Amino acid sequence: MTKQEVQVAVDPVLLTIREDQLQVLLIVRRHEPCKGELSFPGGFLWSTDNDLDAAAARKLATETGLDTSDIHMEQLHAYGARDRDPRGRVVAVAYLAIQPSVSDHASDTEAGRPNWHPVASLLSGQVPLAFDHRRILADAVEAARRKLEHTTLATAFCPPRFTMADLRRVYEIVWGVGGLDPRNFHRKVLSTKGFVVATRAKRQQANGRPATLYRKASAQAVTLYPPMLRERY
Amino acid sequence: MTKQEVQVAVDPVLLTIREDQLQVLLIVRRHEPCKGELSFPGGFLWSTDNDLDAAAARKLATETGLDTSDIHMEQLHAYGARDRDPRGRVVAVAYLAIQPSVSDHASDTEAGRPNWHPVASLLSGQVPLAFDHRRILADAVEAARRKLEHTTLATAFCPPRFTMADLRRVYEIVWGVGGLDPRNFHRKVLSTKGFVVATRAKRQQANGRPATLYRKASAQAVTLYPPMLRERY
DNA sequence: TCAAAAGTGTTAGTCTTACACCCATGG
DNA sequence: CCATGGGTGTAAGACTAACACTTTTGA
Repeated sequence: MTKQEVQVAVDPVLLTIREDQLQVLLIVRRHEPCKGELSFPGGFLWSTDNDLDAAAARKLATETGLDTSDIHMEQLHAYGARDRDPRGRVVAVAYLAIQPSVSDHASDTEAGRPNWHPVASLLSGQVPLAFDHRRILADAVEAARRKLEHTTLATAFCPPRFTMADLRRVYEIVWGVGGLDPRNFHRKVLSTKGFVVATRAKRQQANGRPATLYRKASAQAVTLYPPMLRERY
Repeated sequence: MTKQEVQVAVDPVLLTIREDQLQVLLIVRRHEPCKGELSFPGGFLWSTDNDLDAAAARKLATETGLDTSDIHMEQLHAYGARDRDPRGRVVAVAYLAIQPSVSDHASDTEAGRPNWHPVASLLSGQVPLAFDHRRILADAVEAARRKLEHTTLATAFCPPRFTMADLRRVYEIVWGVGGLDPRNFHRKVLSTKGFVVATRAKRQQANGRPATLYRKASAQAVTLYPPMLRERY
């Protein structure tokens, strides 16, 4: 019945697209509690962190060694259920983080290092996640899906130069749907100011006409009106 | 450079419509820091609180004596800047809370009790608010405005029985606009399933045809598609 | 010349907007 | 019967969805 000493943790949910799947970066916990289970590369707030955003960026950088400069980050939700951590009261502030997909990499599956995991298999519930991280992951994925409808966030999943087909694949993979009409999608994206900018370069693939390469417009997370339609409610 | 003992506060931003204005419930702080300034009726997380939502509801109930059962509450954002509270590291979790407008009340302006304040004058910056509460208020109001576009949240501002004109006034007051077309608004609301349900009762005002009374549909916060349009971006 | 992917044009249908018009009530 | 606000009908324009069609390349 008294006010309580609390720990505050930041938990970045880092999503990317790899191997044509939505994947999330997880570490294997090396200490109790939940030792051996998968969790986000998060950690506790430090006195040197200027704010929560800085803490999340710091954790992501130190735990993963990634360059956070081209990672999109935004706060999602705070979780503070009494029993969510056996060590005591821990309030976790979850962040949605998005890493551009990188085409060139061998699968660097090192033990003890953070690794990418397909979101679909984690959410279906086979693999156990630490604490309430499955719930947080589900919320983060749903937030990303909604944001794709209403903002230009999809470009955060794309490398510096990308084609319309690349961008369309982001929508299809994150939403888990197939068959967005390439022609209507193309028009819709170009008609939204502040979404993408055409470059003079083209990319040639195995077959077909070369595709124009685009880059994200400078302003991030522009509101889409009308929204990109996912389905009818 | 070490992890830190932190206090977690919950800060409910309770909005309502009074006197044809968007108003927020604030208390006068009785202790340092920021003694004498206005703040949300928040407080620290207790060990007995099952989660953050419960803590916010408890605070609202004990600080204000209001019946929280018909108050809509949802989490907004966590604020954790290092210097936001001089006592030490305090992470505040802000809640958007909405109280139905009550038509019958004398203005109970008691000293030391929570009081309603027009949001417009607070945001314009004349009156000082404690800590970063002006920023939090601005974020809460913007969140409420966005939610009105995309969800049926507007009914949370309405008493159990209300007319279309009442609901339309909610949009006009919260958005700070005038002149939504009553006829198109009427059709739009009725065409959205899960928004309002007509009752058999009517309400007669001074002039004109009696208006049908509606009640909120059972499901709260249904997504509006297409959204209620605020303006073109 | 063919297959394949990029990109444009077009048409039917839906939703928004603006406004004419009817309905129901008190004075 | 008139003023006032509630509520319905409707036509012009905007946007979506579906798809025929043209363009540009490698093989």
